[in-house]
Amino acid sequence: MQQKYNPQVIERDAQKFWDEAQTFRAVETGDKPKYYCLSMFPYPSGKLHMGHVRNYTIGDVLTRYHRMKGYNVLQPMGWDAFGLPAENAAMANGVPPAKWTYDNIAYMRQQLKSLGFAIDWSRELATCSPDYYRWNQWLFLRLLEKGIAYKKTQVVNWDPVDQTVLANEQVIDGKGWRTGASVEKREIPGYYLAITKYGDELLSALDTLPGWPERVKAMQANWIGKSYGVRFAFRYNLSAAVSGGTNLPSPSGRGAGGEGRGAGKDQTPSLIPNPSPEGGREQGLLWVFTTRADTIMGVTFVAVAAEHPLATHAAKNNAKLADFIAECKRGSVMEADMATMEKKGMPTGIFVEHPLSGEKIEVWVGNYVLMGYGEGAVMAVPAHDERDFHFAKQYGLPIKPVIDVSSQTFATQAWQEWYADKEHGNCTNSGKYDGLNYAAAVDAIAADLAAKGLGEKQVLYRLRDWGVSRQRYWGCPIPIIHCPACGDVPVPDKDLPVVLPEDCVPDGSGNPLLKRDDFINCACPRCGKPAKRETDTMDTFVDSSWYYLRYACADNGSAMVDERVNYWLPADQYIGGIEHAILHLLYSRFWSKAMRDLGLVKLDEPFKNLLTQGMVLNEIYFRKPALPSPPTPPSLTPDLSPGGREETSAYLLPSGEGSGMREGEGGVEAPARAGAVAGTGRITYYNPADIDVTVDAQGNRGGAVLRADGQPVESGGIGTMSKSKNNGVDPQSLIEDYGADIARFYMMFTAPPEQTLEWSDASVEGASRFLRRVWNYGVKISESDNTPIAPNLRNITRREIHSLLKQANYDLERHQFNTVASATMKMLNALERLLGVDDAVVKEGMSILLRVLSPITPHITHQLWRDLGYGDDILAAPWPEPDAAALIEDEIDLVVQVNGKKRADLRVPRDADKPAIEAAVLAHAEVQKFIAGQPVKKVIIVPGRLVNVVI
RNA sequence: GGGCGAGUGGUGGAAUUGGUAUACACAAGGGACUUAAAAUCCCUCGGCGCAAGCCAUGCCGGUUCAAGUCCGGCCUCGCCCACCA
Repeated sequence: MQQKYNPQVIERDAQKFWDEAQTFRAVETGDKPKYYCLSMFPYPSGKLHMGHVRNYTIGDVLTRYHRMKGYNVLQPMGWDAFGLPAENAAMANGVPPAKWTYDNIAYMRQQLKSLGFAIDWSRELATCSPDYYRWNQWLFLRLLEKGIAYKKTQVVNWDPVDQTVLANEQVIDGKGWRTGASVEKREIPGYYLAITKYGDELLSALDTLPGWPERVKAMQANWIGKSYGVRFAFRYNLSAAVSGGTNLPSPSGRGAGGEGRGAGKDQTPSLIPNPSPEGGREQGLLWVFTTRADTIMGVTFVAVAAEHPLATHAAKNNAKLADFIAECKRGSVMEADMATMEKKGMPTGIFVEHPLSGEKIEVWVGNYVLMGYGEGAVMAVPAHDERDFHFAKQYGLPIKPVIDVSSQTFATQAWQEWYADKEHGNCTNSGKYDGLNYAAAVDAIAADLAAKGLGEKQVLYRLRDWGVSRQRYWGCPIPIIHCPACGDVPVPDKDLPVVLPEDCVPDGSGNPLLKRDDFINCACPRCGKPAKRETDTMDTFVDSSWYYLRYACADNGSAMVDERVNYWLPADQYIGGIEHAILHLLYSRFWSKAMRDLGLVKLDEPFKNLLTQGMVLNEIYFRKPALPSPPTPPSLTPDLSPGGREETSAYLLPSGEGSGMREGEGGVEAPARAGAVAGTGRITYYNPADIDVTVDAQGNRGGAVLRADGQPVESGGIGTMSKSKNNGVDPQSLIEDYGADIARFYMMFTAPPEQTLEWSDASVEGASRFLRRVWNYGVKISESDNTPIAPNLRNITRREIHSLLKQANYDLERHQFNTVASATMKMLNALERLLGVDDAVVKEGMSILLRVLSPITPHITHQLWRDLGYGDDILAAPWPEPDAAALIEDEIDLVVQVNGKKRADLRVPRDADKPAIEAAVLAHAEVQKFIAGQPVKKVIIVPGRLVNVVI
């Protein structure tokens, strides 16, 4: 065998071996249990980043481990290949997105292969391939037939930079999730998927996912936002207050087709007709939703959103109110300070009638009422709702307490926490409801409202339907044809796929498909007359909502899915970034449930276990501008804090995690994020590789200087690797300099998978040193060494190896790979303590070490396994299990404590009984010294572990 | 404002889930080999103390023979959600 560890040669040979033997080809046969190991597929941005390496190494460790444990394993790979970065690249370079994307895929595929992942490449897919997206289109048509997909015109979130519609989930703090640009409201027709119909199941089924992190489940539950309450109405009669009866439209939140807002209402079909446009001319019903129906007798006013029809109506004859409404609408995109924003409002002059007391109640426009949730109107109970309280104080509106919490006295001076407590109060001042607790009051009040036809209990969801139309070119065409005579006509199945022209070059002026007459012009499938094709494409989250199913049957040209899907799914392990906790994972869960209900798959949940890996971080170094810049003097801080807004937008950062379900940065600079540019304009960031840091004798870090000029730079702490901070490390150079095994070992050893991983060149050297030691030890064994080993040392070493193995197996099961790696280091330490190597214990120990190490560093272990004569293929070897007999010791060490402090060790026979141990402990000189004549109260013996003497 | 998570040496991180705190590494210091360097190997390495010993897992209490781990109350940091009625 080779004297020197040469990763490049070893890795090339091992990969060739696996390739030729088609080792990782997965088949659906045999009686082994299946194990489907899935990693979030990457966006082909140009080249791999460290987050990819980490993500896929975790997956590969699990894949190889389970394979050796005797599972029938599938680990596939594909490309999330539609999306905006390709269009941006096209604009920058004049290359069609298709060519850019396919080139990137080719390069990144080669990178993945050089890392030696045990991937079944025969199942590779790319979402931009017609073979793939035809099934997007096919399923879209099925969903259309079922009413799960539908078209409507709605006010949508419009990203002015990307020139496209965003789903609510894609708007973060009023800004586009990718561009950071302030989102505008626009009224645009588009297609929606009724994910709200699944709101209840998506929520309750979270309980069937014990293998998911609690954090992710909490985020999803929070997002679905189920709340129980009562929907009820206040009657009004406008003719009394307003002259000249006006046409009052119904609140736009209700109507045909399960629209976004409050769409979870589908769960509890309303018995009460909505206010119809016809009925709402002069007399009407003002609907509200409340979770605190028990406080209904404390209503002193009603607040409606600025966009509410009643507000619009009232503003017609009230210029000041109209101004106020306009102001609210302008300010509505403001973000975090919304919660703390001053409560503002104006009276409308409209009065409504309390449904139970008959009181006249004034309607106000309130800037704290959201049109997008519930009814866009709320009953205001200042005594028991904090916002209503502040609002009432501000405008001198009455505050009427109707909940009595014994031992507390209500006072209107300042808000108290207990005013909103529904657990400990009973109704008071509420007529017939006095004395009832929360649940009883809600029941009684809901019943009374229902009897009057003015209300009922309702379950409300925060979740909205998913708008999937995008005014983009590089995506899956929506299979609809617009016919002047027949309207919107679905493309017949036989004409699928609607193929996207691949030679367009976007120029930034809208969707280039609009200029492609050859694409647009077609015949109506229904009447045959000339018609126009839909040019909107699907949200790329559609592509990624089912790719994990297609891996099971990627070669099926005649159906979207087949029986093999039921064999492999659900995925036994899904691995990816936490940034997809809500969007991608919720959409995927919805999608598989929808496909289940179409009879296509037998699947309730697609991902049995979920592992969210941590981000890869690195130091940040920068220099401020020489002179303070007038416009943004102190604005450095937000940009530099690692936890600042910029840093947290994982979507943009290449180190973010494996799957760029949507990555802004990649081979091409994304459109500038407003925030990033404003703060960083004059700051120069330096790559940590070009920085020297001084370290004092205690190992404390000192100042940092730029190596090129020797001048100091400032430290910006630690943050995710990103282009904007210039602190990325290119995996390609890591692989070229050190090899795949060292890169993989470093990734696994440095931090547990779910935690962040701080980059350190020195630690990479450490990983390299260890693998060299493994190799050198292999060389030593192969050369044989007849130095005898003392028999007692052999037993100790063997016991040590097997107990390390036991721990490593435990840690593998709980996915704590850093301690698995350290166990292999300890094994080598133990073996190296033996002088000779020509020994059965060494041979056995090395075979265990190599097998435990092989999922992490498959190449070096493959080669050593063969060179040392263990066999042809380490992957075919069984996973090692600890030998129980080797773990047994004749004598064991007990820790001896006095009053809980360790004072001595005591060696006793393994089977010593308690009285014997106690006697031996009490006789021990150290123990005697601490007892010092005091009476012994108690002796606690933990078998095999420790003895505590209490005095 | 709500939810979740974290805080252990100079650093990354261990701790068999209530039982020897700081495993395994990195960095640092010392030494061996070498003409020298690299590589490799050996030693030291939480703090105070000459020592016996004492003090240390963000802070303050509690439960327990025994607490990094459990309970209560704070502090700090991170992430997610947020005028959600």
